[in-house]
Amino acid sequence: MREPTFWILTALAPESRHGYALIQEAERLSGGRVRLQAGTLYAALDRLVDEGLVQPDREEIVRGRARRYYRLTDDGAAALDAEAARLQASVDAANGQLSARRRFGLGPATAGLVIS
Amino acid sequence: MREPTFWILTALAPESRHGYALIQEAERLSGGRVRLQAGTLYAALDRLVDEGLVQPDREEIVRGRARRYYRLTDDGAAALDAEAARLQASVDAANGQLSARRRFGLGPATAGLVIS
DNA sequence: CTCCATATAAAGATGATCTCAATATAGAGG
DNA sequence: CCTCTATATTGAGATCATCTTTATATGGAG
Repeated sequence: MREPTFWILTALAPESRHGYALIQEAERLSGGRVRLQAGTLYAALDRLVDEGLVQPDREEIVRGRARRYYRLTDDGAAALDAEAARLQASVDAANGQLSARRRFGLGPATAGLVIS
Repeated sequence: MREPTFWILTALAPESRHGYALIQEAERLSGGRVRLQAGTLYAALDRLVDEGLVQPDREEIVRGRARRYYRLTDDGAAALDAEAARLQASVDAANGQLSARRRFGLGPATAGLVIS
């Protein structure tokens, strides 16, 4: 799962939202780090609907503009949950390896060619 | 940063390794979930050397085959550390949103069209 | 004699994401 | 008035990390 997809599912978890609101919610949740591009978002929503992780919910017309709300399916929530667990395991592995690096220090590069 | 890149840096953190050993180390560290493809690995190593996150270390000739060792640079370690922190924040956000979903429950889909 | 493990490299395909542009309305500021 | 910004979605085209497949080479196991 790529980052934009992850944030779309995360933003949709508690309640249904329309596309534009998702862009703002993803930015808020990520502390400003993630800015979903419109092209990415709508393409991803279509894909996620096909995959059954997201469902179209209701539609509103506001000031002549359609507002399409999407909701996370149970499959979508399970997928996000699994992804979060997977990422947590990755983070733990990286931190463990970085700790090992700090403990042993890292000697200077061993230049040259060894023939065995 | 994509997954294969993340695991290459993670596997290289404590000590220098050659390509083939990286494939096995990434699989071990990820609990068997990640299997680096050879094509992905060597392309990524070239790219990471260009970016200064990884350095060629020593070279060995074993049974007529070259063994090229790579080591993580300080920039590479910093990049991995930053990536781990970023991922941790993402995981926390997702878990928070999933908790909110569980607390409020998620009502049935609101079908229909609202015009305001 | 073939299969498997060890090692690296290169070519071509895939596909999510990115950039850019188009469309539409309303309110704010000059 | 006119332009700029915010709201809201859609489509075309490009990018690029990754994936798949193939080639090359050797030695040990069965």
